[in-house]
Amino acid sequence: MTSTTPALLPIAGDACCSGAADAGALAEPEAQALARRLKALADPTRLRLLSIIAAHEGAEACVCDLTEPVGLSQPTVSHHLKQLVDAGLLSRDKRGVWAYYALRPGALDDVAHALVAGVAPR
Amino acid sequence: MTSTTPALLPIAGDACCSGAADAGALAEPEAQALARRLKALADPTRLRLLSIIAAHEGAEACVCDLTEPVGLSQPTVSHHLKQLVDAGLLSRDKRGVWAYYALRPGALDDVAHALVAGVAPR
DNA sequence: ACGATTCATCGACAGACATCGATACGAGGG
DNA sequence: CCCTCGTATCGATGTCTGTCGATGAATCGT
Repeated sequence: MTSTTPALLPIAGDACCSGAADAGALAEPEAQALARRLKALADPTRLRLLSIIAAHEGAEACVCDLTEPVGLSQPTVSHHLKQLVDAGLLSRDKRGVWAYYALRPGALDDVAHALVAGVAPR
Repeated sequence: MTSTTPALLPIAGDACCSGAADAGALAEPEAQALARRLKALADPTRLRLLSIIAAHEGAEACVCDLTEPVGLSQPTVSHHLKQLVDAGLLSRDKRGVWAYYALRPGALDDVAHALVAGVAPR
């Protein structure tokens, strides 16, 4: 599916004059990049994980602090945290046996801004 | 007023308050509601549809204007548009044979604000 | 050195999702 | 009245995703 980009795409982010009638619209690479970050956020469990971490002491938490509030198994929580780290929303700091996760400052605002500015640039 | 109704749901029970340290964190209903809107946005095709509609003449477009730019079949585009309408991000106005879709003003900002304010309330 | 604890990875399974072709609905035009 | 055009819906299908139990890797205390 969509393995081969059928139509050429001006990946070179030239801001103006994209060429088609949908000038100024999101190009596919940008849409995919933004969708990838939004997909990491579009899950109630992951939203709660972010929120719990943000509200936690020191704005960081280890996995064992998170499994109980969300009521899921430890592998599942680790899986969700990995998604959030891969999306650049969380940072992971392993100290000894514990892995402390913390919100990356500005990451959420970055996504929110990219969403509004990317879709409705005027 | 952008009518930013964060849809703060009164958490019914919560009587147990099992001493969780996640006080002030997103509750499940709020997380589900926000995740539902984000899920509608977490797709490159839908992001492009929104963007193309926003950049279109008069900030509205019919289905026949959208199938070609995104390179998908008409039923698929209709399906995506329905998702966006159901999420409250698009409005649908059927005039004659054509169905015109337009961005609902403030809907995107609403989601962006709910995201930032909901996860990191302090 | 050994056992206990914390976390990540693996394999599997159910459910959700994106996509298509075919078809049904509704409005205009001959 | 039929025929065409634009749209929505339906059924099918392949892929992605969330979840779990089991297992492996790394670290700390005794």
